Amino acid sequence: MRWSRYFLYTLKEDPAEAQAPSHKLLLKAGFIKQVSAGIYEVLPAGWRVLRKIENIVRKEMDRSGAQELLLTVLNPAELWKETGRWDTYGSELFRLKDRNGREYCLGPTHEEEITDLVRKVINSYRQLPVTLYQIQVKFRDEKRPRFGLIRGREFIMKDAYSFDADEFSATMSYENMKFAYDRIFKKLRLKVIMAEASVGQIGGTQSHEFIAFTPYGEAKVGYCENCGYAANAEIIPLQKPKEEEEEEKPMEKVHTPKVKTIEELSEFLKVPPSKIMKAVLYMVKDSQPVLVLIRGDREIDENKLEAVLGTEDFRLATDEEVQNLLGTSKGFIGIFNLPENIKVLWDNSLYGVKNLVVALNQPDWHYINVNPERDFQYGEFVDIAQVEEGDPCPKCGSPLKVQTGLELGHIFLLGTRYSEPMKAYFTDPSGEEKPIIMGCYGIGISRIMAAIVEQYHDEKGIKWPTPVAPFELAILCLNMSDPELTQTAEKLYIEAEEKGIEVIYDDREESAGFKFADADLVGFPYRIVVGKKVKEGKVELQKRATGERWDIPIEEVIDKVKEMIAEDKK
RNA sequence: CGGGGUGUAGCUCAGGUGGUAGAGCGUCGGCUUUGGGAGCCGAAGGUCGCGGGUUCAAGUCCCGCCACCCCGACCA
Repeated sequence: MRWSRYFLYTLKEDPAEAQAPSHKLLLKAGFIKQVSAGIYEVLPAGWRVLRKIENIVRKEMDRSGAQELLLTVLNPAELWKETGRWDTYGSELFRLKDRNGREYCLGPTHEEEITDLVRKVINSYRQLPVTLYQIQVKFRDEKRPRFGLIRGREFIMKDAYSFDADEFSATMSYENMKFAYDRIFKKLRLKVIMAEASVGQIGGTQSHEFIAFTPYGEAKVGYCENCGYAANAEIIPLQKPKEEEEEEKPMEKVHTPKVKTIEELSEFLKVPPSKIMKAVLYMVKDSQPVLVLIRGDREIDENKLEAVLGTEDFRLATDEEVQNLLGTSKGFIGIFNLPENIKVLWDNSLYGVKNLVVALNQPDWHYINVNPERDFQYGEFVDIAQVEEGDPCPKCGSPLKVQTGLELGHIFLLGTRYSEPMKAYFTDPSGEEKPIIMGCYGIGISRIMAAIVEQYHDEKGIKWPTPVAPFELAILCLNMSDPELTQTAEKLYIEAEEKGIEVIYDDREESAGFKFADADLVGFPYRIVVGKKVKEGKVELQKRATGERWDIPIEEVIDKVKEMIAEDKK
């Protein structure tokens, strides 16, 4: 490809709307263009990358025995009504009507459709197991699209679905997919951790997430370097700590005017936050008040709280509700003089803390040196604290590491969550009708492009790993008005093409510095610089990943690059 | 959905107290230059997000709407 003819235009300045490095660089280097919030066009160079990612995924899926097909974007509402998700999926579903008023949605995921397809085709255990997959555009009307390709409303995803006759076979399919995922992320050169995850809205019995560490992710992962345990932080259990051994001091009432936050209180009373009881009032289903108590240095994990409450329909109480129910204001909620109808949950972190600071349920007053048994009785203990760095590993007790990351893949052992309501049954060898056991396996293809940039970039631009680079080699002719240079560059370009290298030849009438900067930004893994050294029969070969440079005789350089590329792709 | 912010040239931005719209970069033409986003000369390019209002006069003041970005909750 000649760059002078190629639809690849870079930006000189950082795009104002982008924050995340991947978002910024993909826009700046001309890979994507924004059309609307969370909706992007993928330009030729970007599409080359995306197709390479797709093909790596496709190859490994095929290798695992899965079969590719293509489902639809436009899904009829009836299928979604069968599983109840037409109502429960909520406003994230893009809904529309056809000219006859029939309802459809733009598929955000395809469990319903695939189950419908399979039930129409499969009747017998002889047809099982089977795993089907597709690579397809999906639509989700996200509450908050952000960070470019990281969370879009329209995006490309690979989704696979397994169908098995029994639990054991289903588990085999699931494990098989785990291995395929492992191979995929290795080939993509992504550093990814597999973490146990909650099954969430999709439902099912087992689930794992594949998470790439980057600060721009939505997932928080806790992992143990000692035993290898890793899980989404929201499902990592935290036990009661050991009882503190501390002399109990006499309880005292202290005037704390306008001291509302834990921080202020800690400062005011010269007491560490871990000695303060934090009390937060929630309203469940808009009506049932639940008081959540947790140690002052801890945060509530609302995902854990949801699990404890058994509903997602809860929210923080408003100032008025706190006033009406407790006769106090936020910041002065405590455990004394509570009305009868309030449910109280104690987080494990509060167990055994001595000489606590507790609010009175009366503005501007706190008690200090409050002690269990002597001054109050514990209530129901639950686990609702956010996991933090250094918390004990639930498997081996070693301190956990906690990092944020981007969820690139998510696999679920679904069981009969979809096959049962949709009546996807088969007949087993004894003639009995049974629901098919399903699994589903997603990989965010467009998101992977962003994740790779997150993990492979520097201040100058992107550093594509060779297997996913838009071009493997760029040839830069530094002076287009010097025939000796253009002829050499031309010759090398043709040789590279003939030898099967994906090459872009920068034949634009631009200055040397301009071409260097562009090549760095776009991120080609290898670069041949055709410049002054041509007089000595040499050109310079540069490797983007490491910055290494070599002067190589013109006749040898293409073979040399070819070798290096082959090595990278192994 | 709650909170904050921004919308002026292709891009990044400037335009006190209202008075005919600017810069840098990019683009086009010309000359010069060619190993890290070159220099000089010239030119083109704008319903100032949209609608309404106040005013002799609105990019600027008022009201409404829209779009986009950021934080939070939620999600791949």
